[in-house]
This record gives sequence, structure tokens and C-alpha cells, in this order.
Amino acid sequence: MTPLGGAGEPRTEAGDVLTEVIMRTFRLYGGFLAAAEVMTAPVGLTAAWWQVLGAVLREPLPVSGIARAMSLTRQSVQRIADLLVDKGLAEYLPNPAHKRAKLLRPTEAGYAAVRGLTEAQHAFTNRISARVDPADLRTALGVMERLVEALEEDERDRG
Amino acid sequence: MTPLGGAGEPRTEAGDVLTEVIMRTFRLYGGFLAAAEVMTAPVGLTAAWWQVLGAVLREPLPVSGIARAMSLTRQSVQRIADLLVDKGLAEYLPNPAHKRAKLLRPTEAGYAAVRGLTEAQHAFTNRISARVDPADLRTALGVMERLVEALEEDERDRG
DNA sequence: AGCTGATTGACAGTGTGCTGTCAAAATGAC
DNA sequence: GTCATTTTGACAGCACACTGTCAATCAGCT
Repeated sequence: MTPLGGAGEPRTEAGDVLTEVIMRTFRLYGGFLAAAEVMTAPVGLTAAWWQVLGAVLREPLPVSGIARAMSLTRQSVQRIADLLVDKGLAEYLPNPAHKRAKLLRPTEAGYAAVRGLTEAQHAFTNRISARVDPADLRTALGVMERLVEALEEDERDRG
Repeated sequence: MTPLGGAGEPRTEAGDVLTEVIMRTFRLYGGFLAAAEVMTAPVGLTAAWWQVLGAVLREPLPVSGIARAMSLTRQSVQRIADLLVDKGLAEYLPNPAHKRAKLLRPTEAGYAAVRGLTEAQHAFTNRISARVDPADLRTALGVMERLVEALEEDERDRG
């Protein structure tokens, strides 16, 4: 993504801004991921484990349901879920509605780990968000939501 | 990242907005990456190859220089660069200033591939950016730039 | 009941990026 | 010039997410 250097094809100004946005998205992704790993390391989790564990805090879900909820593939979530169970941070419950699709639920250790992370997460988001204008931050969130929508529709049109 | 479900620790409103921003960042990252792959596939590249090739369009650079320029690790770039050379899309030139750090430069085939992509990229960014308010898009870019800065400084403080 | 298609878990393989380690080459201090 | 430090490429290993395929299960239709 983002080479930029090429010859001059028809370009709109907004398109150029979006190109910059894309580059920042990649940077931010890397930065947020790194921050998440700093937070999770002391608790013995990884960012991905945290994400999956967080998805079943409120109610147990089958692996495929978690994947749907967070736009990941079944296979990715399955791998993490098996690891979480292996480490004693979550467990599989029989699913009355589906014999194969067991329900994933955090164990006490799992809940405890996530509780520890919640505090660190709030400290982090408070600290970082304090460095940007609140109104602009909201605007940015709105733009990002629209971009997500636009990408999904664009993909649907050409899928 | 982004579990959310936890108990109530001290939270600022801006912090909560940032949490949403983080979730959108992950979604956008995935979406942009997918879009890039759709564009690169017909040309026989991948998104990562495009990125590396794009970095040496203007002037040949050693692998370590490319890594620095785009905040990646030497090793990641080295792997891609070797693949690009293997596929005939780039070549290593002797570096007068450093015996081991050969310079990477696209071949004619490499330039041609990127040229093809530039067109697709502009079509894409024009198409998507047309769906958001231009002024808001600029605001969002500014916020993202500040967030990148804030993350880097935060990391430096605690690194 | 029986059949078809979608969902689900299991397994294999790929691409990407990271860390860690080592030796060769370049750099800077003395 | 010499030596310690830094930079660089090479190699190995790990985490993550994706695609593709297969068989078991489930859901809906006839």
C-alpha cells in the first residue's frame, strides 16, 4: 500500500488525502498493537488472546460466533480459543443448540486477567486521547466509521 | 485490544472515543489490506511487495534504509526484497558506500507492475474518498497524525 | 423420512511481521 | 593504526491471520 511515487493519473485532492490516511492507518495499527502487547505481557496474555477473551466476557459464544462478531475467520479464532483453553484461561461448554459448536467461556483466571487489563487500557486511552482535540477526535471517529462502511460496500459491489 | 466489557475504572469521555477509534483502526487496516490485495493480485504482486517496491521507485536504497523509511524491521524487508529479486521485479546493485549493503532497484518489470498499480490505487482512493466530507477527512488525517506522534512519544517515555 | 445446502470444527499450507543470534563490515574514539 | 561500538545481512524460530479442503452436524424444503 501507499507507494505514491508513480506517474500522474487522474487524482482528486480528497483521494490524495485518503492515501495519507491509509498510511497513517498502517502506522496506527502497528502502534496500537505494540501498546496492547505492552499491556498484556505482564498478565500473561497476548493482544489476540485479549481480543478473543473480551468477546466472551458477557456471554459464552461458539468460535464461529466470535469470529462473526469481530470480522475474523473461524480458523484464526479457533486457534486462539484452543490456546486459551489449553492455558486454563477459558473453557468449552456443551452447546445445547449444536453438538459440535461448543461454547467458549472465560475461567476465573481468564476473568481475572482481563480485569487487570481493563485498568491499563483505560489509563492508556485516557493518556493518549488527552493529546488531541476532543471534537476533532469525534469527527475522526465518524470519518473512520464511514470509511469502514464505504470499504464494505465497495467490496460487496466488486466481490 | 478493545474488550470493553470490564468493570468501571476511571474513564474519560475522550478515552472512550479513542477506544472506538482503535477498533475502527483495526477494521480499516484489514479493509485497506484486503483492497490492496485485490489490486495487486492481477499484477502478480502482494501488498507487501508493492510497499517495498514503492519505496525504491525514486532512488535505490539498501534494505536497512527501506526498513527505516517505513518503520519495519530489516528482516521483514530483507525477505521481501530477496523475493522481488528472485521474481525479477527488482535487482541488487553494488553500493559504493558499503560493501555488504547492496542497493535495491526495481527492474523494468518492477516499474511496469507499479505503474499498473498506481492507476488502480488512484481509482480506489478517489472512489472511497468521494464518500466522506473532504473537510472532515482532513481533520481525521490531522488527528491520526497526532495520534501517531502521541504513541511514539508515549512509547519513548515508557520504553 | 429424505435430500440439499449452509454451518461448523479440524487440518494443511501460505504470507506477513516480529524477536533473537551470529559474523562481516563500517564507524568513531583513542 | 587499533579497538569497541554500531550497522548490516543471514539464518532460525514464533505469533498472527488468511485461504482452501474435508467430514460432521444442522436447518429447511419437498
